[in-house]
Amino acid sequence: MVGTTQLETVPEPKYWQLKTVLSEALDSEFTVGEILPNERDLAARFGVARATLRQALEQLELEGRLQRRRGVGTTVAPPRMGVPVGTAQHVWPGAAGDTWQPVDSALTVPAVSVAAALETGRDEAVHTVRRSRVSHGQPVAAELLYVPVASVPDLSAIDAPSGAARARAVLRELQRLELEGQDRAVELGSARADDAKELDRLPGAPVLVVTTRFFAQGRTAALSVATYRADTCRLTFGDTGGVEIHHGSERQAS
Amino acid sequence: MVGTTQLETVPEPKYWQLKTVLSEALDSEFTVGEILPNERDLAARFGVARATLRQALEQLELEGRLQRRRGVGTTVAPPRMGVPVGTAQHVWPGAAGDTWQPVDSALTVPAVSVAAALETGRDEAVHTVRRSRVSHGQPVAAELLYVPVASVPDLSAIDAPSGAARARAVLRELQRLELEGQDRAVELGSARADDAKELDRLPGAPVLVVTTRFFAQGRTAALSVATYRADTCRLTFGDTGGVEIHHGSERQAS
DNA sequence: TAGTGGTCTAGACCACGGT
DNA sequence: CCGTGGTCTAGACCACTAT
Repeated sequence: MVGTTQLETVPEPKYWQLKTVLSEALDSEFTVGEILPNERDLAARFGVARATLRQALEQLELEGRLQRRRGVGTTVAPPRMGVPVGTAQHVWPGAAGDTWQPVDSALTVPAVSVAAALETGRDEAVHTVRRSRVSHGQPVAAELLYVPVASVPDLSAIDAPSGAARARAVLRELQRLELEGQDRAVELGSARADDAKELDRLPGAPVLVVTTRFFAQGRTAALSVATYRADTCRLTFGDTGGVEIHHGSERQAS
Repeated sequence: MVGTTQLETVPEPKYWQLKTVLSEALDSEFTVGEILPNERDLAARFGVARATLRQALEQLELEGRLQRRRGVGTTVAPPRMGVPVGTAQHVWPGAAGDTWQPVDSALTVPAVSVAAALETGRDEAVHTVRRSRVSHGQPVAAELLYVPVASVPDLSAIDAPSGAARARAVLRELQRLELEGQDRAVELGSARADDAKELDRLPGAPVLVVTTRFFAQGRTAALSVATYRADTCRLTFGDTGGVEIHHGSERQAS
């Protein structure tokens, strides 16, 4: 600071500088939904290899600033939508006000880790209900809900052996129990092939995994593993509607 | 399903298969903390280019299965630690039981988005307190706490112009207000250079950003932006201690 | 069919940590 | 100093979408 011109003692990686430059360009020169030039052109324009440019784009996509679709192009993403996952929204599955849509259901033996959380035997079958959640016309989450047979003893398998009808039946039976509490965790994961398909993303896409344990009758009565698109969603826990904060420099909408 | 041998109609990418193979190997043939062969050897062993192998390793690191350190090697990561962020832990900053350590503090003009959430003028300076959180001997989160001057009117800048002492002073003054409620959101982000340094990661590393708005006197009295290491942390919201669920196939410890 | 992003290769050099 | 992971290049081909 005393006359030294601050040589680039620690040169930042090119893709990092590139990301910064692009980020600023997105703020000032592009509008939501606009299509960027293709990767080969962009790389040429900045004088870097395509792989390097892609590293910058990946980062920006991870931060929810861009959306890339094969065969189409790269577009400027809208600000992340606030998705309520507070106790008021992530309710006892199937209850009134539930924002989830049942897809189908079957009786299967779950992964060991799931069995452990449910306190069932490791070869014991449980009801597995698939549900999906849509917000603002877009699929935002896919859920696997595990329900031990003991939680829905009166379920008659005759009415609907599988499919959405069966899923609704399981949820209906679940309502008979009184919810005593729940327990939630959030972590980063990557989309499995089936979830990716449902979320309209490629396998491996980053997702926020919300694991909820529902307690009733002093036991774990159900376990929900919900995977949310990490690129488009901001999970909100308050019940007031969500804070409008972003880490970008000038993204605050009017 | 009627005799067709299911040709590889949709061949999965190599890095995806590789990830699966490695994942299974980690479950069965490696123990936590063990060092993997270096990337060049691994790539040769699997007959792929190093870049392809790295794509698989990146995924596994994202899922918290591996830890890579430049100059050292790639090691098998322990299961993610459950980090409580429920209302019982993420309390009114500075209150008893607070798990955060004040680092330093200064009076600065925050980003526009922060100013908007605080409902302060866009050129108005606020107290910015840096704090860090350590769990199990490891840094897990870095926080920026923004406190409008109006929230701590009696703070005397004379005692400590900057540093940890000043940070403690701001938090002490904050205690005079009565917390009326809070509002929380979680989203995926990438570590800024300063956060990355504090978290012992490279810039751009995936982080879970927890934004909390604290209300008092009918206003937003403070805003906390906490960035947690996404690779090592599972954020738990219940107050019972955390669920032991992982997405890996056989990771459940005894 | 043309153009896009997604995957993959075989090299090279750099920055860092331990010796 | 050596070995590690991190960055970067200049190509190639593939899978998908829209026309």
